[in-house]
Amino acid sequence: MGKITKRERFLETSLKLINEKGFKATTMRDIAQKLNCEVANIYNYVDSKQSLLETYLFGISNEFHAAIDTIIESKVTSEEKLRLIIRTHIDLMVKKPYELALLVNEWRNLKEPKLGSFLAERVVYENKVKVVIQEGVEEGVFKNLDLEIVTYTFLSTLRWLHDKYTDHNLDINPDKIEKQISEFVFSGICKK
Amino acid sequence: MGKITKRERFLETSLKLINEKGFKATTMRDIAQKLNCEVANIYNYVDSKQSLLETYLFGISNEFHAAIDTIIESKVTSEEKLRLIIRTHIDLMVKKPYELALLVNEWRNLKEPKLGSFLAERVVYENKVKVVIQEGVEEGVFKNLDLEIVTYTFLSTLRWLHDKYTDHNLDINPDKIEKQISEFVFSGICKK
DNA sequence: TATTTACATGAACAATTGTTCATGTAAATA
DNA sequence: TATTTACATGAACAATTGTTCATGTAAATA
Repeated sequence: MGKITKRERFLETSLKLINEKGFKATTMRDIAQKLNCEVANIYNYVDSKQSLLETYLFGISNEFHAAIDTIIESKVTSEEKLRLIIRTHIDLMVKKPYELALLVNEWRNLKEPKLGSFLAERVVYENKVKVVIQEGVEEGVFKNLDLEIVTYTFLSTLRWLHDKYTDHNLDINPDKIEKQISEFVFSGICKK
Repeated sequence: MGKITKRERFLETSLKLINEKGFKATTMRDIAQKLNCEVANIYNYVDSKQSLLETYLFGISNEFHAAIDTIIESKVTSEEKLRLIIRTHIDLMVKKPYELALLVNEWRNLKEPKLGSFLAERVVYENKVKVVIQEGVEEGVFKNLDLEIVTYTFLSTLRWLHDKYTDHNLDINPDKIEKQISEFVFSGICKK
């Protein structure tokens, strides 16, 4: 079953290279060089440069959706749901840091109609988070802040992790990170 | 003094276009088309495409540094300093949303040695924020969380604003945004 | 054994790209 | 009036880019 190995080595090499240089700045020749092969060979693995990006982005995007759907369906408190969302982000970051970095940095390079459906999916995801927060407000657990602002601020608290992780610049202990970020999100920076 | 007008119209048009399509994806011909002029004409305004990016990025970066230096020197509490940092981000976002978006999204396209000095400056900025938080911890005002994690999480809470603003997607009342984000940062999402 | 599969090569392509050059012109300035 | 300034044009460039094509080959499969 070593058949897929070469293709997978290609996928991983491309992913890291695109992450390092950016999608537009990474040429097919750059990738070939890193793989020690000819440019043409790459087209045995993938249809086009564009489809390569799509594969990564929709792949990781789907994982986020699957995870949040499970969380939403679970019978736990809103606070616990939010904690689980935090945990999911951290786990995915540990598992697929480069895909996650691409999700944040390179989606702009999608072309229509893929770009449109990607953005639509993202709005759906954000709305699911919004609903969780809204429920918490209605239950009297969360403060009644502006829903838009709280939701985006909350999501932002998770959007820097991948950067430090791909840099190998962060002490990676998922439990610790979860605790720290949860503390920040739920009760803020100030004592008392 | 209408002399600089044409050049400024060019700078503003380029800025928005680069923001919309991304730096790499925006060609000099795209800019020319938007300006209804020939490509060559652009080189009457600017030395190169690269220098255009540098102008924007170091311009806005310097404004952030000037602002945080003033805040740090001021004789107020750590909590107030942090609140002023939040306020500065919001004010700069309102004043220069497209520059701010570029700062977040396009710095990767800088080339050495500019890239190196940009990143160095960014670390300096982050460290200044870190010091403010550290002081708050020492004064017993802020919780004793992991300094790295808190700093990056805090900075992240401010890094989404420009996106919603350039989309014209956010109710822009700086006072309201400041209040909401400060509340989130200082005491979190949960009641009590 | 015959054939399919997965990977590999080198040459060539058409299009796109940033930039330069020689040249021009209307308005502001000396 | 003479000259500088700021803006403008069209043609041309060399380099880069994604992709295709005809062809090959070792190993796995039928």
